Amino acid sequence: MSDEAALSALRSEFILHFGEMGSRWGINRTVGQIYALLFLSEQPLCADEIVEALSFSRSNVSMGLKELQSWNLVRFIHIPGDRREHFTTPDDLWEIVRTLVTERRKREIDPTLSKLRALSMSKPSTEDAYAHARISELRDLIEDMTRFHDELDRMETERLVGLLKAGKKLQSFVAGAARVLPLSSKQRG
Amino acid sequence: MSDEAALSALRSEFILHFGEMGSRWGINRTVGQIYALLFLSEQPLCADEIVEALSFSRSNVSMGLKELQSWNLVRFIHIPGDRREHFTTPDDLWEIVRTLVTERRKREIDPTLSKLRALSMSKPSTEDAYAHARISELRDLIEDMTRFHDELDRMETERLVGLLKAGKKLQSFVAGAARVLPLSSKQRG
DNA sequence: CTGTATTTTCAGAAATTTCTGAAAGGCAAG
DNA sequence: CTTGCCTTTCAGAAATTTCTGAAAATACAG
Repeated sequence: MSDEAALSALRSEFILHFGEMGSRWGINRTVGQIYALLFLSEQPLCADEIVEALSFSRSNVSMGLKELQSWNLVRFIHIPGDRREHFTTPDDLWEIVRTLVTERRKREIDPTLSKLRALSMSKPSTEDAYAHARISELRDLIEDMTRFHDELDRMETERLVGLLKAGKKLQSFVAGAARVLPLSSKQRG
Repeated sequence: MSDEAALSALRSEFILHFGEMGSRWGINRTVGQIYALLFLSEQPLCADEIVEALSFSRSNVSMGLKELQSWNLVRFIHIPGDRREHFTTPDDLWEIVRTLVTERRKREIDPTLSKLRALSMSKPSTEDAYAHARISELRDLIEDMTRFHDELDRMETERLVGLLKAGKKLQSFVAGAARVLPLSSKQRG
């Protein structure tokens, strides 16, 4: 009885897959499917169209969209003459990747880094010498990694992709860099 | 009544934190805590010592260790004269990071890449033109990223850390590389 | 204002995941 | 073998997460 055409096999397979993977990515099935639907839609969709396409309750869609907002993974669009809010994903895939990495870091890394900093501040008792050293070592490593991510994130996409595509050349590239760019920081960046 | 000393504040705070973060990392609280305990232990621990320290049921510890095995995150050790199996984490933090990245990729990326390849193979109907293009674009991007990861993973840790620590120099480094290492592959790797 | 369209909230139902105790399984020493 | 120690399995209990319908809130046109 629906006005909408059913999803094509291509779309529904993609959407189902994203739903299943959702749990592994720290979002739930519903949210994964909503995202996948938006990702494949050329036009922005309103909440009711999502309800229609995926057969979720209206409230579930509302909550799902709210969660996607909290991940900065969807954009809102107002279509003139339509009171309803519409949703899309960015066209640029690299923008999506950046967002994903940034948000995952926010949720999965940053709280731990704070905790590690706090713990490594405290003066350890003798029995904790090993644990304390281990915690400090982990903190250092995560600090290096987040600093690196900050740098990458500041880079223009074009350069980022250049680095990525360097592929096999990376090995010799870094080897060369060890000479050209010593870690001692004596040379200017 | 226990023979074991209670965990120090430092240890228990770290362990509790890892437990809470566990859910965000795709493992559960118990598994996170077991891992954290092993991570901070200078000596390998046997299952009963974990039961003792964390007050989980023996079966829960058994299942937790099994899950950590499936992630390749723990090593088994046999202590001469002791029939029980003992467990540790690698000393080398970089080894742990490599394992983590590899395993997460296996669970979170590779199945999706297979699916995307399959879907982008199919000839799309006219109505699916956009969706098909979007899927193919995503597949290309993930292929580039996994190729890049393969390269990094093949690199010695020393070089990897060198790249990481390059920090601010990375920007100009990549800019220079665009000249030295054009993407066209005309130069030898 | 009033009325209508739309979105959000929320309590509890449904589904899923985690955890436990009891029982079964495995292995090595005697 | 068989005994004793240790580990795993598994059915169901407990806890958590997800999903829904109904009601409340919001927004805006007339």
